[in-house]
Amino acid sequence: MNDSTKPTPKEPPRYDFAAAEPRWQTEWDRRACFAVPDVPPPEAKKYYVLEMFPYPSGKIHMGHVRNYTLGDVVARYKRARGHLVMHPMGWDAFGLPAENAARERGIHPGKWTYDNIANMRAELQRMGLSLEWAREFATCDAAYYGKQQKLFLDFWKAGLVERKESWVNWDPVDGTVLANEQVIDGRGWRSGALVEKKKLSQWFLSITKYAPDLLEALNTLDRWPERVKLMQSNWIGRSEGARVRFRLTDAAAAGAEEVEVFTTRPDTLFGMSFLAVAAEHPLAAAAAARDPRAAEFIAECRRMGTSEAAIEQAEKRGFDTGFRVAHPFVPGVSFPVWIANFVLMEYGTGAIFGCPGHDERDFEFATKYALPILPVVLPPGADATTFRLGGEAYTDDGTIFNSGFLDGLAVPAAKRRVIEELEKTGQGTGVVNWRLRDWGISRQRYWGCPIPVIHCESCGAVPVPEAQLPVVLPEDVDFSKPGNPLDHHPTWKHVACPQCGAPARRETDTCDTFVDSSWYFARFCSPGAAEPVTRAAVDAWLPVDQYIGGIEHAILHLLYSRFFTRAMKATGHLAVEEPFAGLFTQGMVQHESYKGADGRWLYPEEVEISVAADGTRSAVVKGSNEPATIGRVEAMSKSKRNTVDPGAIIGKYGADTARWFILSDNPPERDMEWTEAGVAGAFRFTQRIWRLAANSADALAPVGAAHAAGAGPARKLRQATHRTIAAVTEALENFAFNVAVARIHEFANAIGEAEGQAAAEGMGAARREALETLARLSAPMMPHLAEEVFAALRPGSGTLVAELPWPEADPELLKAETVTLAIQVLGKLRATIEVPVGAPEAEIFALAEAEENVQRALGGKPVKKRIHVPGRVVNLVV
RNA sequence: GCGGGCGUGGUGGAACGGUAGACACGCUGGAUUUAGGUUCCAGUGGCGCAAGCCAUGGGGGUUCAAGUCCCUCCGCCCGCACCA
Repeated sequence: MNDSTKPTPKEPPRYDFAAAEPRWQTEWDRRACFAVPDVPPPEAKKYYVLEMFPYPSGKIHMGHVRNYTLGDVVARYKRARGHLVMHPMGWDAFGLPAENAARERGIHPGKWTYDNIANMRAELQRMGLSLEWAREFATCDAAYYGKQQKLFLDFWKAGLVERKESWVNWDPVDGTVLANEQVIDGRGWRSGALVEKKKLSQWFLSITKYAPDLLEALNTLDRWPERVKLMQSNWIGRSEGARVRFRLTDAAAAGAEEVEVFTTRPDTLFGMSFLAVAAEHPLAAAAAARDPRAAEFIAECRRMGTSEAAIEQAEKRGFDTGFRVAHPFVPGVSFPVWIANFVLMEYGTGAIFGCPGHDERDFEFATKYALPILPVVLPPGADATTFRLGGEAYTDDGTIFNSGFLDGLAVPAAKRRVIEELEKTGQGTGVVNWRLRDWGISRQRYWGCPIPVIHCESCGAVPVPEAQLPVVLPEDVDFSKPGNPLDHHPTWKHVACPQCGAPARRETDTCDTFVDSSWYFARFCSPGAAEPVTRAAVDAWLPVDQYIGGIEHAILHLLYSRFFTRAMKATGHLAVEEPFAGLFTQGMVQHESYKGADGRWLYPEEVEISVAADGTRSAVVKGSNEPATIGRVEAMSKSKRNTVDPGAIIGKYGADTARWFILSDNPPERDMEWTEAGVAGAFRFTQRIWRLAANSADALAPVGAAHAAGAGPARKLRQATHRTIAAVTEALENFAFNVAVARIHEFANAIGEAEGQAAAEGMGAARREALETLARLSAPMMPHLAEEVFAALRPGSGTLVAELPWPEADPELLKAETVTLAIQVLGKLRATIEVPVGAPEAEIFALAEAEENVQRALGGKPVKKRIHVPGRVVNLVV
C-alpha cells in the first residue's frame, strides 16, 4: 500500500435518523405494509397482536413506549415469519381525568380528550410502530359506545344484567359520589369532608354466573403467566364451607329468628366465642334501633370508605349488640353478637362466627375485647391435656378436640362430619362460596357511556329501543356544580316512556370505563361494522394471539374481558371461549428521583450528574451548582418529577435508539430503569451498525454470489451469522428481547473483527450475508435503521426489510466440531478440557483425570463416581 | 390486613439443576484526532505475592452438583372491586 495514494480518511459516516425515520415511515405507509382485511383469506395464518390501548392523558410516557415497542417487535417478527398480522391501536377515552380538566380548567371533556388523542397519535407515529391506523377508534366515539349500549341491552335480555343496591363513597359537602382514588385518608379530596358510605340502586353485570367457568378455564390459558392465573384464581376465590344458621335467643328484640353465617371452618364450631356481623347487616340495624351507641358505632364504620384495603387495614373494632345466639349443638350455651368493622357485607352472608383459637383475625379481636379463646384443633404430636395456644391462633391442620362428636377426627373429616350433622338437624348446609362479586357498572358521571335505560313510574326500568341507539351524551353540560352534569342537564333526561308514552326519566348513570375496555379487542376486527362486531371478522381474528400490557391489569381488566367474551358468546356475537390466548405482562419504567437542598423534587434535566473514579455518583443543580441528592429509583410519576419525555428522547436520538434501549436494558417482565447513559450507549450502537455497513460497501460480493468452501475466516463469520439467527430467533420466541439484543451486539463484534480479514477467501459473500442478516435480525427492534442499512447494501433494489421473510439458520453451520467441558471434583471447577463432539466417555474421563489441577484436587484418593453431562460437565466424586 | 411477585459485580442484567457474572453501561490505562458526548485496543466481582479461598438479600435443607428446587426470615414492588 502506497501512502501517497491512500485517500485522506473520510469523516466516519453518520446515520441521519432524523431524515431516515420519517422517510421509512412514509414508505411503509405508502406500500400499506401493515394493512390486513377484516376477514382474512382462509389459507392465511392469522396473528393478532394487541397492546393495552392507552388512556389519552395528553402525552405518551415511557410505559407506553415500552408497551408498544414490545408489541411492535412481536408484530414485525410474526409478520416476517409469514403470518398475516393484525396490529391495531385505539384510545380508552372515557374517564375521570377529562371531567377533572373540565372542572379545573373549563375545557369540555370531549375537546380535552380529542386534543390529547391528536397529540398522542402523532407521538406514537414517530415511534415507527407497525400499526394499522385505519382501525383506530376511541371509546368515547358515539360509533363505539352506541354499540356498547346494544351489547348492554343484549346482555339484559339474556339475563346478565341486574339492578341491585350497593354502597358508594359519598362526599356530604360536595354532594357527590367519590371514586376510591378521590378518598384521601377518609376525606373527600376536594372538600376535605369526612366521607360517608351511601347506598344507591345501581346496574350490575352478572359476572358471578360465570365464576366456575372463569376459574376452570384458567387451565386452558397455557400462554398466560402463572402468577396472573394464580391472582385471578384467588380473586374468584372458590371456597368450600358451610352456611350455619344460629338461633337468636331474643328474637323479638332482634327482629329476626336467626342469623346465618358462612364459614370455611365449620370444624371449629365448638371453639366459637362470638358471632360478628357487618355494620351494614340487618342485625346491626336492629341493634341501632334500640341503642344509640350501636348507631354511633355503625356511623363510624360508615366513615371508613368502601375499599377493602382500607377496611382490612383499619384497627379491628367492635360493638357488643347485647343480642345472643345459641350454639347449634350445645344446649344452653350462647354467644354474644358483635358488630365488627372487619366483617365485609359483600362476602358470604355478612356475618361470621368467631373462633379465636384458629383464626388470626378472630384471635386479635377476642384478645382486644377479652372474649374466651378455646382451642379445638390439636397440632400433630401435641398432647390434649397440656396443649396451650401461644400468642397467636393455630391455623394449620390437626386433630379436633374439646368438640363433642367431632373429637378425634382430622380437620377434613371433621368438616364433612359437622356439615352432615348441620344438614340432618336443619341448622345449615355445606356450600361452595365465591369471593367474586357481581360487577357494579353504574357511575354517577358525565364522561362515560350512557346506560341505555329509561325509568318509567308505571313500567319500571325500560330498555331504550334499539332504533334510538346510540344514546348520545349531550354536548352542553355545566361543570360548575358538583355532582353528575347529566343529572342537572335541563332537558336531556326528560323523555317519554318507550312502552306507555308517559313522561319518564332517562338513566343518568354512565358505564364504568372497564366496560369500554372489555370488548375493544373484538371491535378492532371490524371497526366500522353496523353491529358491535362482524361475526366473520371475529371468528377469523379472535382470540388475540398475543396481548401485552402492565401487570397492574392482572385481575380486573383481564377478568372483565374474559367475562365479556363469555357474555358475547351467550348473546351470539362471537364464538371463542377466551379473548386472549397469549398474555405478556411488562414491568414498569422507573427513574432516579432528585431533590434540591430545599427538599423540592427536581426533574432529571435540572440536575448535572458526575461520576467519581470509584463509581460514586453525585448531583448538582444545573446553573446554580447547588448540591442535590440522588434519591431512590422508582416508578416515573409527575409528583416525583422523575419523568423523561419520550418525545424529547426521540427528537434527540431517534425512535430506534429509544426502542433499542428500552428493549436492551432488562427482561421485559421486570421493572426497568431509564438512564441517560443507557440511551447514549444505544445511540452509539445504532451508529456502529451503520458504520459496519458503510465501511463494507465496496468489499462485498454481489447479491447471490456463491459461498467459498473450506474452514477459513469466511466460514467462521458464516457460523457466527447462522448461530446468531438461531439465538435471536429463540430469544424473540421467548420474549427474551434483552438477550436478543446481546446476541446482536456479539454479532456486530464478530462482523467488526472480520473487517480485518477482508482479503480472505469468500469474505465478500460472507460479509454481505452477515450484514444483510444483521439488518434483518435487528429490524423488529430498530426498523428504520434496518431499512436504511439494507437499502445501502442493495442500492436501488427497492426491497423493504418489512416485507422480507425471517432469515433461516443453516443447520450445517450451527454444528460445532469441539466442545469445552468443565471438569469438577466434588462439584468444584478444577479444569476445562476441549474434546471433539461425540468423543467416547471413557476417553473423556481419562483426559479429565489426567489434568494436573484435577490430580491435585483428587489428592490421590480413588474416584468413587464419575458423572458426565455431555457437552457440559464432568464431575468426579471421591 | 389479604393476594401476587421480585432480590446476582459500581450499574442493568446472562446462566436446559451442570464452568456464576454472557452482553451492555460505567470506570481505569493506552492509541487516533485541532477538538470530542468520536472511534479503536486493553483491563475491570472481593481477598491473596501465589496456590487458592470467598461471593447470587440473611439463615437452614435436598443433590454428585443449587442463582435455579424446598423451608424460614428480611427488604422492595404490584393489586384489593368507583384511577386507568
